[in-house]
Amino acid sequence: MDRSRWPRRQRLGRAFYDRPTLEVARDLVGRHLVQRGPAGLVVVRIVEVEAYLGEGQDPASHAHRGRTPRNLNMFETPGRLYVYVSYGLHHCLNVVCESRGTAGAVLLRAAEPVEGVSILQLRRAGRRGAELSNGPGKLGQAMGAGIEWNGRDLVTDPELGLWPGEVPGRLMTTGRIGISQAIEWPFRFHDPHSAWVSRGRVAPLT
DNA sequence: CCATAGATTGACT
DNA sequence: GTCAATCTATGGA
Repeated sequence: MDRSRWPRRQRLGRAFYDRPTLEVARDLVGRHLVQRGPAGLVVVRIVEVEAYLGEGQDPASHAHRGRTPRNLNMFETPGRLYVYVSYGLHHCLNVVCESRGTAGAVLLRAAEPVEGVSILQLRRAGRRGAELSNGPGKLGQAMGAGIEWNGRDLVTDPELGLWPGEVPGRLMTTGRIGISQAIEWPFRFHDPHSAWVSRGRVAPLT
């Protein structure tokens, strides 16, 4: 396929993802998620993420009670996507971390458009500005994600990958949003200067 | 088997 | 502010 319009520099390789989940989560903010599909080129800059740990380590994680049909990819090769359906209708994107066999994933909660705004608008029913992708369900819809994205490999997929992007100067750490267990754990990271961060600008933890 | 909660969003009072 | 939409996983009868 024609790769001439992929952004310059190299995409992030397997080693980027094959690290502790919290380390990868912090490192994901600012990175560019690049999609080069039939619809055209879409680039978004990740501005908010949440880490979810593995079996027995994190009561809020889908992997807490071990493997299930749904969470299998959380145990798979790092760099793949774990996609699940939230509340029966939203597709949430997670980046799988840790070595194969060990669960861990980072939920992509929000991103700001860099390229391909018109495509994002089409997928988001005409919404504009921050409403395009300032939440995990919104981001999934904006990227055109479906459950068939579960297991896609960001390292080798010809149409989807992660690129170095622009890491923010400062990173803010807070508790996670929308969960009821371990809400105080400092596992949410966002770019404090971005207007695309999702609701509840939670006060920073001390 | 049945009930309920959930890593959410959008429409509406 | 309230609440429905709609599917999976889990826990109790």
